[in-house]
Amino acid sequence: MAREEIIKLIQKATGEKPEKIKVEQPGDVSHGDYSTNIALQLKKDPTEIARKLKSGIFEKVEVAEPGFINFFLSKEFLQKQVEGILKQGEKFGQLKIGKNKKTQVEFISANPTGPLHIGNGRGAFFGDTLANILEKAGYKITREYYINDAKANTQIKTLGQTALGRGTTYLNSYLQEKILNLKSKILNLRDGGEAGYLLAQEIQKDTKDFIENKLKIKFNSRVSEEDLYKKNKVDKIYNWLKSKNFVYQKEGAWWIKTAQFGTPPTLLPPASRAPTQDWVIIRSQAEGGEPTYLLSDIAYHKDKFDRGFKKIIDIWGADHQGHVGKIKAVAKMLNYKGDLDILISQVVRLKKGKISKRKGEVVALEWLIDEVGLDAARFFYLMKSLDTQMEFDVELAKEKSEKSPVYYIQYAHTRICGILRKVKHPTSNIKHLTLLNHPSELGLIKQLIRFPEIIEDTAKDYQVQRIPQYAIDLATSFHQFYRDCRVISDDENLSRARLGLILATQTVLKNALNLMGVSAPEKM
RNA sequence: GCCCCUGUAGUUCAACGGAUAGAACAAGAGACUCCUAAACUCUGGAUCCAGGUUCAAUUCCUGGUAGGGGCACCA
Repeated sequence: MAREEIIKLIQKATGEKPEKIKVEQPGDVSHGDYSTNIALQLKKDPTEIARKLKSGIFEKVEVAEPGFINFFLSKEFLQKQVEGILKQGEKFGQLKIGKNKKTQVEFISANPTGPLHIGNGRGAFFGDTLANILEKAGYKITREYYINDAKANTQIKTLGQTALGRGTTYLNSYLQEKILNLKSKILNLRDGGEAGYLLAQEIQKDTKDFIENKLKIKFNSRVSEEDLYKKNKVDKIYNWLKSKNFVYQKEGAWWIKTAQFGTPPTLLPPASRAPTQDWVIIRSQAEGGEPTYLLSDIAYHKDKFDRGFKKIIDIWGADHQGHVGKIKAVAKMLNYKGDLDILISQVVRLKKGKISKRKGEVVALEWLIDEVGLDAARFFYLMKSLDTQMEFDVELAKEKSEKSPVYYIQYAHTRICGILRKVKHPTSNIKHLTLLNHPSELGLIKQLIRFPEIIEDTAKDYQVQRIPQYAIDLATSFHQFYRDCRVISDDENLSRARLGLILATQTVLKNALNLMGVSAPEKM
């Protein structure tokens, strides 16, 4: 990795820690392939530092006002990278920064009261892709789905009431059919919790199928809330909290002392802010005397901690925003030493177009996938930061043409496959890479070597939208190369060299698309 | 009232405190005898407001303002 090398050199020249050294790629090529502001940061003479930065990987090192140091990579270095990529193949971009750390990504975890909606889709694709990226960065990943199916859960009880014909909450044609199928089993039940549980299992089966077959997301693990009750994990944590004096009784209910584990909001970055109040974990007798969602969720997180995860990422919908601080406080209370990152995905809406939707109507994710296809759906969701509320442009995503960035990227891959089909033994005898000298060839290589850097950055800050953007950039570089340089020509040596380059490009494109769960077609 | 997220081009979104704020779609112009034109080239167009910190602020801080979400003994 070029960036890694440069950071090492700077470290040697300045004695700074690698974390403090910023090496970035300037948007303007005249500012070099990479640049650093280290001299400005240290308030030192950039020329002085630049003099110490000597390496064969550079063609030149320049100092620019007001104190940047710009690096221009040498052709020889770039040409060599192609070889490296070909050698690594699918493993190109695989890093070790995760150090095999036991990590859990929990996502979707939708309430089993009906089919997934377009909001769930965001957490689904983001979570799956983030897990892919972290895996690529060297973390040991478990993908987990949590099912809120407890009989004591109010939503399950309400669902049960609907099943028993005592209410209409969540009712729609889908649910009606499910209830009809269960009629014989439900008939004798009096308790809403029992009926709701049964119905939730049925819904859950469908959702699981949908996720595996239509969304193509595979979970390693599923945890049921009801199961936590059955295994007495909820009781246990409650007794433990009681023994530690973390709970108290007030107005007939039991409260947990989250307030004292909160930190004044202004002292912490927004994501870590904790609540400054206490919350009910066991309802008063007047309210039924049952545990609240918070208590079972504490039990659930205790279970995660006990399973030895050193890094836990929870991806929740916007409606759970108020829950973040509570669980953060609980993690402190339970003295969890690993990283607990809770990510909130903001609301998803459909862009106003030809499709009109009645106000307040929930749009099914299945409808969207059927409408635009899985590749486009995944890509469009991933393009946007989790923090912004997004408008899904159905019309643009549906467009199976140059207008859609998904097809633009896939087309680059297809073009490569097209060229390779014309050659007898495309993968053998890759030689003469030193003939790659055209600006478009070198530009393409510069894009290729960014891939591991993109993985590293994204594994650190979870800004997954970087991946689709990178894929677009890479495709653009390839299309430019395709315009300027003919791969198959009379010059056999040059053809061999260019075949190597497009094979490397194919590898990286495929890797990038794989991360997003978007297919890389050979023909379009 | 309190808490969280977001205000960037006509639209949907990017930008690790850095240099001339990037893409895509839309608008306008060009270009094709040649490995798939689903490609390529060019043009116009933007940081909500007011302060502050900094050599440097779209980014950080304070105060406004606009939109969304959350403030349950729901999950």
